[in-house]
Amino acid sequence: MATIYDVSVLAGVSLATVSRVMNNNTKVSEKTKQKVLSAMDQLGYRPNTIAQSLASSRSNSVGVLVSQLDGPFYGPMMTEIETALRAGNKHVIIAAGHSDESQERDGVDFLISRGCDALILDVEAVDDEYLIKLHQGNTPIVLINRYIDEISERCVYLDNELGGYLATKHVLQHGHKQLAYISGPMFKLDSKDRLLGHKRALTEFNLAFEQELFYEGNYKEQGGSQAMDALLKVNKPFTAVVCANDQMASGAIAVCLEKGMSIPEELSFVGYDNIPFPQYISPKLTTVNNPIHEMGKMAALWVLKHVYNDPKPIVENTFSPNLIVRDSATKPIS
Amino acid sequence: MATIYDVSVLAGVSLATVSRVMNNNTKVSEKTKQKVLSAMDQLGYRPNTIAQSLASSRSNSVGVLVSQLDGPFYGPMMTEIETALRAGNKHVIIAAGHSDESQERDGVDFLISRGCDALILDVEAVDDEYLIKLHQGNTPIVLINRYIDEISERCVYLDNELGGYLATKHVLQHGHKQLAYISGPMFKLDSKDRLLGHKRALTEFNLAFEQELFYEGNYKEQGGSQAMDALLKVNKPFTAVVCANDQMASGAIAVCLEKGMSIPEELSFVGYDNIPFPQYISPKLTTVNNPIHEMGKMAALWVLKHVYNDPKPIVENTFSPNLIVRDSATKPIS
DNA sequence: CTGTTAGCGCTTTCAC
DNA sequence: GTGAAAGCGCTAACAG
Repeated sequence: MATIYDVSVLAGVSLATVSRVMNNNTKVSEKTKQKVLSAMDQLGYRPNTIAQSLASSRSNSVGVLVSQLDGPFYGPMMTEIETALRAGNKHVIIAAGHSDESQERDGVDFLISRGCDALILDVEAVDDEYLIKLHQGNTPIVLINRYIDEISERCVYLDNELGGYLATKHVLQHGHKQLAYISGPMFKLDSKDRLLGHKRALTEFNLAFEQELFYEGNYKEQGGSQAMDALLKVNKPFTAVVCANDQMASGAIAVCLEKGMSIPEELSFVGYDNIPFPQYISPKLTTVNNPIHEMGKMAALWVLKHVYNDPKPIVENTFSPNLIVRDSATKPIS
Repeated sequence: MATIYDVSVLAGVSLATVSRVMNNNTKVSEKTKQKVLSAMDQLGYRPNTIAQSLASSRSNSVGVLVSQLDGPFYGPMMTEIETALRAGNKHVIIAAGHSDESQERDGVDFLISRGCDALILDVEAVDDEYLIKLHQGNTPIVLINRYIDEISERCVYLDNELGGYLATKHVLQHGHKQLAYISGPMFKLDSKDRLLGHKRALTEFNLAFEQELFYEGNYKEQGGSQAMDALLKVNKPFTAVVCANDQMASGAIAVCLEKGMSIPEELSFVGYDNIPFPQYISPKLTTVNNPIHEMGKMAALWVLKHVYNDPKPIVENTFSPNLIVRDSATKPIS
């Protein structure tokens, strides 16, 4: 591999000059510039980014830590982050936190020790305090899907309370009065917020929240199925099920279909997230749109703007959910 | 940030000794080792991996280039790769190729210039020749989902022809005689192979391949829907649809359900890949298992073993598909 | 077992 | 506008 030294020799200039034309931030005469460029070309020169990083103490890489790499939720987010960052010629280094506190901390350490210029985090197990402290360190961070007052300008998030409210209000407006609720894991902030919104809607319609018809799921299809099984055994009728995400809604609906129930006639469903798949099942799932890919993009743009000083990006950090009405929720029977 | 120098001063030893305890590949007396360790601890020392890379010309990072980051297919693969590599303390740098030749090449260049120690590639647009040449370069590569004879030991792949055969044979054994086939994009090798297997099964049952009942899809839900619409308009009856992947099968089934057809009674379906979601739709999809996550893991282990000389991993590189029988295919209506 | 020393390839003052 | 030279933080011979 040719080095900057080889180029400088071939071009008959100094190392510094070659470096200058690479970074073209200093003035170099057009003539020498061409000499250097053609020398680079002849040698098939490619800068060693590791050496650049060491010398400039910038790695041009940003670390992304998400709970999982798979699933309908994180995939699109990663896609947007990678696209935006690569367009800015930055590298994406990934790590998974698996919703586990020590793994999340490990991931962060891992990424920092790799010299990432910034971190984009979608973490849920570590507490606010940890993140606030992290924020005070040398590596800038931006949080996706989380809101912490003290570092609000670093948060890109969705108003989950509003989403929960919209979903529930939708079935309430159809006349349902007995609702079951399948939540996400309650240690997650978004689970809590969605539930809060659910309760607000209930209150608005003068309905009480029924603890017996509440089931704490795990945001996965299987969790939805389990929840549905449990709910069906409760000795309390309900005509609609509000699910804290689409995956659980799908699992729950599958159980009902299996039992020969007709959906939505016998039981209405609303999901949350608007992941692609449930559009293709029958009935098509009514849900709340979660612009997760937009949020990923915004996090990346934030980094480009504030860490790499790219003046272009316009960054916004709060997103609002909206209802997507399809076929899984209708009027209650009778 | 404390450097190795600070540690050496505090511990009262030389730089080299500190370096030795970090890499613990050379003998260091227990006593000095402890001194160094405690000095590191006191300083909260973290090695600068960039500097390590430059000095050792190993970046401890492996580049992963996939078509897309999202989707039910690549997510699980990425997860396994990240998990396996991180367990070996290696970093994963990702890039997306979007099934586009120039983007795939860019991605490779990008990853190489970042100093990756190895590349794991799931590419489909670049040709074999390019990959063979790449293989001859300095950065070791391993290919997922692709087989090239000249570099077969670098390929981790699935026998797609066999999978195609199994899927089709399954419906044929149920007595179907008129099959429609929705393929993936024909420029992709796996599409071709699956189709080949399909044709082999047909031949085995003395049936002709009907060009009119063939539709080239795009491996996406929507493509499946379009395909189904088109197929339904063809003036030729069929009782089963073999789909080259689950996503298209789901899209196709959705169209039928929408039209009020009962599946599988009126029309049988088989998919391919065994992605998680279609287990939760009704009817549950009969499909061919594609151990994509295993393949991701194997690619990672290959790198650990051959690039980083970890003696542990046992690597196998060819995988066989197997049929997963669920509810979407049954006997034809006589 | 431990210290000395020469780089890894590039950026960045500081002169000229 | 261009060159010389001092590192960035660490590894890896080479001595001892």
